[in-house]
Amino acid sequence: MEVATPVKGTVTQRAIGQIKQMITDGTLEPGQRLPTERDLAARLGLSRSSMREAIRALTVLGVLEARHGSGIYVTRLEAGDLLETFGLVAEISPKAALVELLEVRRILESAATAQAAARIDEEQLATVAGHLTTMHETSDAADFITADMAFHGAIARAAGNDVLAAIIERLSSRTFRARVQRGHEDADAFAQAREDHGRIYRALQARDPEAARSAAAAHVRVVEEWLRSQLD
Amino acid sequence: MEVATPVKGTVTQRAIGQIKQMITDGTLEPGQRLPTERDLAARLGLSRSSMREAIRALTVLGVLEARHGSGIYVTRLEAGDLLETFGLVAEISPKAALVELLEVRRILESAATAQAAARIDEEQLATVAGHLTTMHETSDAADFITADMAFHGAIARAAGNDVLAAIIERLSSRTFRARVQRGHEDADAFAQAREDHGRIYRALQARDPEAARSAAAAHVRVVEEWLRSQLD
DNA sequence: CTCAGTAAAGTAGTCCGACCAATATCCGTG
DNA sequence: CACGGATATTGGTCGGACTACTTTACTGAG
Repeated sequence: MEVATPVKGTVTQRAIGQIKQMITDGTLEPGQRLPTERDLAARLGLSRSSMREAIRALTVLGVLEARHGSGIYVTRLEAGDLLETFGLVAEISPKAALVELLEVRRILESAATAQAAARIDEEQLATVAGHLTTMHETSDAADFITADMAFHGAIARAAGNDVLAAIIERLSSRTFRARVQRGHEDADAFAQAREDHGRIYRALQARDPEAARSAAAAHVRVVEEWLRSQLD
Repeated sequence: MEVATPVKGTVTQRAIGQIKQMITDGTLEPGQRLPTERDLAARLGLSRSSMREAIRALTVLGVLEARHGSGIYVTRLEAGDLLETFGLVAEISPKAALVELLEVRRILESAATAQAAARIDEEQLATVAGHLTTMHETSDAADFITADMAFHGAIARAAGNDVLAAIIERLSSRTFRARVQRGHEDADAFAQAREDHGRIYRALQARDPEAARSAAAAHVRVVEEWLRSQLD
């Protein structure tokens, strides 16, 4: 009579689960180095090939990091690490889902902007102002977009919630913008954005959460409604 | 003189990028079947082992689905598929990040509940009512939690945004609850939850978005503040 | 003794080939 | 045509060999 080995799924899936377990129960801590692929494979009772698949999976999920020639390490497990894959949704979701993603962004960004208004310090505010100036002074589209992303990123971080900031960043990524706004980045759109950004900045400066919230919501809503009109 | 092959990263990473590209540019469509592992490896110019790692990576990301004996298929690429990994954040984030995750959940859930109040139909409302009844009638903790999750899930879906609902669901998963509320699921907590849920339901019934929003926010905030107190 | 350079060991990355297990297809039988 | 079993297809697993990169240890010059 054999021992009832509860084999569920592939050996690779099991290995993924076991490593995840080791992290949740504290056996593996952030930054810690793991045994070598060969050792791990031996300990968990599978081949190195399958072990590598498990490691690769946890690598793309932002849980592990493999350094060629050195070893395998647990990441810091910070929001940015684990939410790396969130960007994928923005990248390959069907067009129909883009408006839903923008809606989520609007919800999160308006909340983040409101919270930023309540707690932003002078230094952070100066950083935001700097990006605002850059957007007003440049006429190059690429530079404008870079400053735009930095502007929103700085605000999201000023809200003091790394998870929130990480999600917002990935919903404002370059590739996402490219998918949504293709053909919409004309002079009018830039002028509109400059106005919106000014309104957001003034609300932050005034430490007025509600004004910040509505300004941020309106800013995203412009893109949102433009996209909706495009889908018809 | 060799041709300048822009080899960036491992061959597996390149293969992952190439398949992602095929999906974004429409070469591969949702539900479509891919060539066999062996064919793909040959076409992209790498070994089957490395190809398998790429496929495994895209599998855990919810982009591909491998069926033993049948083939490899693109998933439907719906929100639920691609956001599967979001649950990982809730599962293995360090404890310190849990409060930030709850804060995100509060933001999203209050917005979703408000929107649900504005557009929920009678059938959906009846479903919500059913879960509410179950929570009132049962005295078993497991049953209560199941109904609780179904209650919030039904509301999130009634908001009409699949992405939003998928994220909320993963921020309310069983494992996440277990991590947050360990030791907090006593009779008082259940009683409190019943009251909160009643308030949310009445707001939905009255089609009052603002009441729904504040009721949902208050509901999550209770857990949030309890957790904050535990971290000291 | 200090330090730079180099050799050696350790480790992840890649490839190959074989076989197993689940599924799909084909074909003969009734 | 319906059915069931043989056959082919396809993903899953394994083991080993070799490559490329990193780290460590050693060696010799100063």
